[in-house]
Amino acid sequence: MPNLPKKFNDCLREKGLRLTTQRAVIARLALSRASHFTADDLLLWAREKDKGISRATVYRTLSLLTDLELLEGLDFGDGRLCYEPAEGRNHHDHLVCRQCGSITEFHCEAIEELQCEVADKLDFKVEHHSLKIYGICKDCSRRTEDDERR
Amino acid sequence: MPNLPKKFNDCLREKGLRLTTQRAVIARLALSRASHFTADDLLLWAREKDKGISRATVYRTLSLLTDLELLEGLDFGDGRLCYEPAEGRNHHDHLVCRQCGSITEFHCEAIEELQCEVADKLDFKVEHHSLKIYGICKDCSRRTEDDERR
DNA sequence: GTGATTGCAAAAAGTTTGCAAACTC
DNA sequence: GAGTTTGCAAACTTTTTGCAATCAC
Repeated sequence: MPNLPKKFNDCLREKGLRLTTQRAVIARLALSRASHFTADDLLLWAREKDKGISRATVYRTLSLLTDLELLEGLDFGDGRLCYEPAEGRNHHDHLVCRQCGSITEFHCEAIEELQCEVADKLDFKVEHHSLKIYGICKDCSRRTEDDERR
Repeated sequence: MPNLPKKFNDCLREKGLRLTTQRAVIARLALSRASHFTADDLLLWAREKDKGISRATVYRTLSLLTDLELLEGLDFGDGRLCYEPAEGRNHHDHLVCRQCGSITEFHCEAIEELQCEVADKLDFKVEHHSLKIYGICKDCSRRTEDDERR
């Protein structure tokens, strides 16, 4: 089990907040994920470690971690928020498959640069951005071709 | 008051659907907007024309218009969907001001092309995409500078 | 007249909040 | 001990749905 990032501890102390066992469990799980997850996922994982953890505490901790910029919120438009660790990862965008719901990350430096250029031209100060490409993923289109061949 | 697009009428007939007064009121209002709006905005406008229109009918008509691709749904991540007319407009992306909430449209052909290239490389069939740049708009940063000058 | 559509109210689904009890520092 | 945090349940927000009454064709 990875340690809690020093920053989490520091931020808590700095703001006079307390490191409770629930916060530790939830933060450790959330910050060690390799990819995005929902509040509900996190609640289930947390309850494996500690039966009593409540949904409210998960939501409160998620919002704390997002405020500290240790997590990033992602909205894939399915009516609930996803989260992923923000530290130690490069920015990336997402391909969302409309058929199987899978989400693939990608990164394109040229797109990032163009975005900044465009925003600059409009005197808009960029803080962050979100690019999602919706369509059909490799596996699903292969599956569809197979079906049609029959 | 603009006429209903012929396509709306045709699609209704084709699918055996009926042109009710409520649908006409709602569709006319929705399709004549220059920019994005919420279901609740539309309900208020519709009720100015016809007191009795229900929220459910607004939602049902929005979903009908979206299916017919006369409206496009936009998710700015504030927990509710926005819509804007999809016909007769070019695709565009959005700058979202974190301070005043204003939304500015822009279009960059080079970014569009790069998106297709990236997706192609990953064997992903693009259907549509959504690019949102979050930050501070021209007016808000000017306002902040003025405040600091005092 | 027949079957689509409406309005209403209730249901969903995800998230937030008030409060008393429990816990951290 | 003081003050934060928790769990619970209820509240909230946006959107969807079941159903009987109504309306378009």
